[in-house]
Amino acid sequence: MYKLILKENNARRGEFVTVHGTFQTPCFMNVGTAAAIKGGISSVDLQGLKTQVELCNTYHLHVRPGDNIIRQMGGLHKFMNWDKPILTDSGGFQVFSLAKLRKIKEEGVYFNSHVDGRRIFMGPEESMQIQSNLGSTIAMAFDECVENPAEHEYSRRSCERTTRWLIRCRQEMDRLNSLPDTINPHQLLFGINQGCTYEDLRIRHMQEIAELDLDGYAVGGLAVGEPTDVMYHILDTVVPYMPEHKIRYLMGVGTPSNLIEAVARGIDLFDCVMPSRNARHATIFTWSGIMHATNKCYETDPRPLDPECDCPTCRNFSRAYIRHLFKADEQLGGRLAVQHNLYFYNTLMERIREALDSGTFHAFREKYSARLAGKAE
RNA sequence: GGAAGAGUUCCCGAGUGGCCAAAGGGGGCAGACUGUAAAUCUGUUGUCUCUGACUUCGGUGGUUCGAAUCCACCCUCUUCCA
Repeated sequence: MYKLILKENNARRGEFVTVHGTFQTPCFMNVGTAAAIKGGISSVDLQGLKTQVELCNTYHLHVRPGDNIIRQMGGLHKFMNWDKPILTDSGGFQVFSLAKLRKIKEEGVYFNSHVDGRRIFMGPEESMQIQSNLGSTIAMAFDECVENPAEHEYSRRSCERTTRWLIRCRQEMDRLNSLPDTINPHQLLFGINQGCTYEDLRIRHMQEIAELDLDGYAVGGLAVGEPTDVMYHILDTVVPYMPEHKIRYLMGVGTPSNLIEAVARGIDLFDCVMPSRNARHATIFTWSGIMHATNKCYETDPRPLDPECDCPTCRNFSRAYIRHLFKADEQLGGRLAVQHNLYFYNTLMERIREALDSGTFHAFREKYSARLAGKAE
């Protein structure tokens, strides 16, 4: 359940109460697609990184090890030893990202497994059943994430189908939650807004799904190739149609600057692979901007990655050492960098919340929105 | 002492007369990455007064309009025979 605490213009400070605990918003969820944060970060590590919510993926866990296995092991929380909230993505994004391996029909989507090529069918019911077996805190509706650019006509039909799928998702989830042996009978369901970059489709679709009184609402299908200002424009367009007293989730976004700008537009919840993926590729987010840890200028730099950071990595290791680890292909380099980037993102959200609490979010945005997108000193 | 083979741009290695500043790896340098088919991908990597010029393929000399490529001698290394 979402509780709106205060607003500064469109930006919202709130909290979300679940059976796995309460998390403060605005919040960035840390992505562990296959029940693990890539780069070698465990649930124990996350406790020192200010992680509030972990995100896992329905499709990936269905393919391997199999949601039945995870159910047998007592559910995802027990399986990966994480007792705080978990949001599972529905597999809808894989409809987009595995485009060459799938076929979309009214009943659902036929995939060829990216692991062994075997044919997999996933529709709204299957997605809900898998997420129920995983026992996540929050399940996402099974949607079609439309590519950009897409024809208006195709986007309209896709949106209509996504709405029909959402209704099926909700019916199936209600059924699953009422079964006697369900892992998490309080599993929540978020709906997903689509509509490509078309204002009329975005608004109409949002109005339709808002009527279903779901536990939360997400904006999907953004940051898939469109220019950033187009993404912001779509947010400006659709957010006014999102229910005021439901949590608002912008899926798959984004850069530190994107997060600040989206909070300013009324978004509460985020997830993105960027901090972890970029860290593994040696790109580091700092309070003065972005740096590449492998650059020659850090060869003998004794400073921590970010002098303003007190994460486990920055408390203990130098830029010179981390550059060396990357150069030497030591896995520790990626691990330390991921720890830092996740801590940075989680701290960024914390500071956004503090700014909202003290009524200084506007000033915070002015100070950091552009700076965090630039190159580090 | 004799025989055979080899020496290529930072490294490995392809190239046997012009389309070669020289394939392909590696390494170096730089960049990308947005609900993770990503510990991945891209660019670049002789010098310069840079749509051209110059220097480079163990050394020196030669053949040729033209040589990393052919010839002679020299140097170094590897293997085999004594």
